[in-house]
Amino acid sequence: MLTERQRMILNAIIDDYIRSAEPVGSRSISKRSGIGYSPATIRNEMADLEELGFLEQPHTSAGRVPSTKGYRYYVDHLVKLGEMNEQELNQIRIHLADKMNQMEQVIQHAAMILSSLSNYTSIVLGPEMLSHKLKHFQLVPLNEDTAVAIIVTNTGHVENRTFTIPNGMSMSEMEKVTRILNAKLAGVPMARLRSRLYTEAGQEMGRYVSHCEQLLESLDKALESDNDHRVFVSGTTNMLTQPEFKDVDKVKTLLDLFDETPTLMKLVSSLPDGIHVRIGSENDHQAINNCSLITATYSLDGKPLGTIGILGPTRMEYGKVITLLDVLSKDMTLLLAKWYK
Amino acid sequence: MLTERQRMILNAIIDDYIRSAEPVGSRSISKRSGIGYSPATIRNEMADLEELGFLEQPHTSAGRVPSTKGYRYYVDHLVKLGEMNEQELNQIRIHLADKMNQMEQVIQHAAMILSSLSNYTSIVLGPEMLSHKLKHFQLVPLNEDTAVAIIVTNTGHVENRTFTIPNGMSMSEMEKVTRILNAKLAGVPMARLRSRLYTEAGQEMGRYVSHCEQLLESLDKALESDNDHRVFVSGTTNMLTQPEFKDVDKVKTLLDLFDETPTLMKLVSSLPDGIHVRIGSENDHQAINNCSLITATYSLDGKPLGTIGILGPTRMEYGKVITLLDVLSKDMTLLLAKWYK
DNA sequence: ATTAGCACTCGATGCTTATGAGTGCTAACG
DNA sequence: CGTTAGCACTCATAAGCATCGAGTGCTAAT
Repeated sequence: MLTERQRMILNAIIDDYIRSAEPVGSRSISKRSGIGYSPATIRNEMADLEELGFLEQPHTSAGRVPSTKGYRYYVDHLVKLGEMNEQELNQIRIHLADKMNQMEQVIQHAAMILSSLSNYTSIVLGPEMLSHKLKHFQLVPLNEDTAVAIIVTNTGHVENRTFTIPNGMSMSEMEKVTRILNAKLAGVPMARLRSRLYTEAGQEMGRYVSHCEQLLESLDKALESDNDHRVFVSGTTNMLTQPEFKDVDKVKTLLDLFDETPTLMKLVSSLPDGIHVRIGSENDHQAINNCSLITATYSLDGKPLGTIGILGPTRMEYGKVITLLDVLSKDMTLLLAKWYK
Repeated sequence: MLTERQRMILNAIIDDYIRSAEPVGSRSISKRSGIGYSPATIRNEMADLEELGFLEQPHTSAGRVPSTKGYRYYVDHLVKLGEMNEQELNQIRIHLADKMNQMEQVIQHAAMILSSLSNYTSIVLGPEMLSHKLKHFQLVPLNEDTAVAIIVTNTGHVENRTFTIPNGMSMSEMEKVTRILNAKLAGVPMARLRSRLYTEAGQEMGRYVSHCEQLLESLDKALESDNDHRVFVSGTTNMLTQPEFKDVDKVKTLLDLFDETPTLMKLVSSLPDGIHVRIGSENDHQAINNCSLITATYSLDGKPLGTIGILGPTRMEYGKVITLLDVLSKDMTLLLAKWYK
């Protein structure tokens, strides 16, 4: 579809633009080492590339700027994957290794590592809680009428809810309930916890404990708000240093998006296994139409668990970021495999 | 110090400026109802007020702008406290009452209420964990070599840490440890937890449990990172709608500050009981030198527990915000009193 | 004591005019 | 025939300049 020379020129233009954020002219490409053509030749090729939709011109008499299609071609065929230097690799390893024995922490640190190494904004999606299994259940009474229900999953995640104790329930009964629930529900996936609560544990408890129904109801209600707050965003202010965000209104739109967890989750979670790049207008959400989102998945037992992603301007250092995501997602996968060996 | 007329004029100027964010001229003040003087008279008074340091002039032929000293006088002597309408009051009551039986949630919701009702940024400081008392302690083994330690305080706060199990420790020993720790440490303030771990529980455990020292060491290490993450910031993007933040650099400085929890805590926590207003340059931190920070404390048993605050541009609706903070802090105090009756 | 009148200041607005980086086209060149 | 030098053309940006007007300070009249 493109001649070798066109590919070379397109590549040069995009590299230039990524560095400078300014429309690229024929002269500056011509002067590059490795390109043996005069500005006039470059101009002709540029005109062709524009006709084909790979480049755009902000206005006549300005240089060219890559279009979404241009970036797409660049990412699919031209980009040179970056190499990570020792220092960066170490930074990843150290951060991930450092007493990281809880999934929660791994996820959070991943977000930090990504944003600090890339200087863009990172969005990290933790694994779906629903697939985790109940490890331990505990009721802790705080005073006469309230108690905390604590749930520990096999991944080390601890969830807790406060709820109201049914009138007239005694301490010893609470302990009994804790015992029964643990016996009956250990190993049950979180997704089925609420239904099992009634079927398995319900009748057993009914025999030994008074006010059983009220308690179950309270518990059920406490469990229903499954605020699966598994999205971590880091490095939001990195975006503000990008010239494409020198306008406060754009900044606000973007930051407001970061606060909207559900939308953010939809944005990141929709992709299947592996590394994916969504460029500019390829993104659904209006607020990031001049951004690119690169995502990778980490997995356990071959099944993708969650997603790590980097959001930057379309004019993003694709090579570097892709490598970074690749390395980190693999490291995370390894770490999880070791941890759940 | 100021004549009645000067006070009236100063008041009018500040009110005007708060509304418009533009330097205020003599003419617009003169035209106000309630002011029976010509622009010339106003001008003379304005010149005097400037001489006294209450007003400033951006440049010769511009109107006047309140100085820090001006705002200070306004807040101390002139401001009319706002009245909250039924709807706003309801919003507070509903949000706070809604199954709010856990301190954590109260704090977080307070931040949301403040920012949404004021349209500024709210900073809320939770109570110092150190004064809470241990209610329950639980060790939950996840696999052969790791376990989660869970701590529940009397306030319903749940803290959890993952740590490594000493080699060769058995399940039943873990349970024994849990029992001993609960018996020995229940009711101990979090501040003394670590030292008591050795003195009280240590010897007792030594008798019944093997590998006691390693376990204690692990636990101690897990407890030392007392990430007292008690600051909640809400409505950060509200700032971006203020005309004083149309410059991205200022936005970045501010947002970066919001990410620096320790600095933020210092900023908010330094104040004693009651409502306090810190205006512009009165603030220590450079990033908020053109902001005002208004804070109030909520308490339990007469002792201040934490702080709620609103940060806005110096050109802030002081009356409204002060009332809001006053109402909310009192509501929180009441709620806590009821909850720990 | 107040105010009308007036000259003055100075940022903001709008207009015109360079400037120059960049283009497209054509004709010459190897 | 692909490449390139040359040149006219475009157009965003910056610079210069006159104008406008909101606002001031001062003085003299009320």
